[in-house]
Amino acid sequence: MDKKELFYKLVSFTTSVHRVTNELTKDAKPTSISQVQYNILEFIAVSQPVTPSEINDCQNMTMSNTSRELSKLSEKKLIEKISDSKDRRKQYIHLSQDGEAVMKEAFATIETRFLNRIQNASKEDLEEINRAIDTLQEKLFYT
Amino acid sequence: MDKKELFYKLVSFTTSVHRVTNELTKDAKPTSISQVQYNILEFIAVSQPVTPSEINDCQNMTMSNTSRELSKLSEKKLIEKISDSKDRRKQYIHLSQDGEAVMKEAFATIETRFLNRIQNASKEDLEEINRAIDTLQEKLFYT
DNA sequence: CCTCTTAATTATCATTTGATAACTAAATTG
DNA sequence: CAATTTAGTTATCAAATGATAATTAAGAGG
Repeated sequence: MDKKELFYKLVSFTTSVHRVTNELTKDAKPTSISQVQYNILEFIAVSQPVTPSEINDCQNMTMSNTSRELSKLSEKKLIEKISDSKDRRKQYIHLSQDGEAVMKEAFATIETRFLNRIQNASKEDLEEINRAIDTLQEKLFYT
Repeated sequence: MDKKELFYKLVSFTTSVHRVTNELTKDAKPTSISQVQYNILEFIAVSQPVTPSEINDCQNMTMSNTSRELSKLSEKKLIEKISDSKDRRKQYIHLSQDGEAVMKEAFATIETRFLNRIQNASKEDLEEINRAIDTLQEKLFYT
């Protein structure tokens, strides 16, 4: 396996992933929040509780901007902050009840579209997809 | 394979893909173009020639905004437009020489980081990654 | 021809975002 | 305990983006 060839394959693969993700998540978020805010919410949903520092590492933002967006999400009652009892500089952020509801609805929309996308896949196909995701997650997209 | 379970796996997988893509492409683009412009350039690079309509379908933009961004890229001499000889409403966009150079450099940076990421992978691992990408591209992230 | 549709452009405006700097408060370190 | 580092906030400004509407020009269909 030529590594250069694999690299080009990866580029077009990630392009496809982005395109399909776009398609699945299109209009799934409520209009009251921006795309950046939705990305943050989604990250919190799958990784909660998280600290503001972890958010800006993953979302590639600066602390000040992360802080601002978190304030907005907080004003909209979608997240809650709890200070660490040991290190009081730290904060743990998690979804509020409203936030959970918003994400539940968004995920439901996305899931429907996903099911539609794989409706023709056989049992064997699904097994294969499952294993392929495991492989890539472990060997290529690890963190 | 439970489809619901597979869905949750997909969500965290795409999150990982986005995170790693961020990491690999961070600061790979010249500062003279915005993130959106870079995304468009990358799409053109891997799919050229493309029409403005195809770009806004894939990038999830409106035609007017796509048109504006393409004008900017054109002003910066990174892309060129050619009208279709049959249907003169259509345009085919491809990278200019400067555009090719910009993308070549960006891809070089990204490739170096990619090689670094897989440096400990064995020959068998690479084969497995290769097959996994093929599987997902064909059965899940098809267009 | 006339109408409708498609492809793309231009202009405008409110919002969002990115970048920077100055700041607070709580650890940590020597 | 003084100096430094870490975590996060607030304010501000320019630039990028999203949304909308009005417009041009060319095909397509009756």
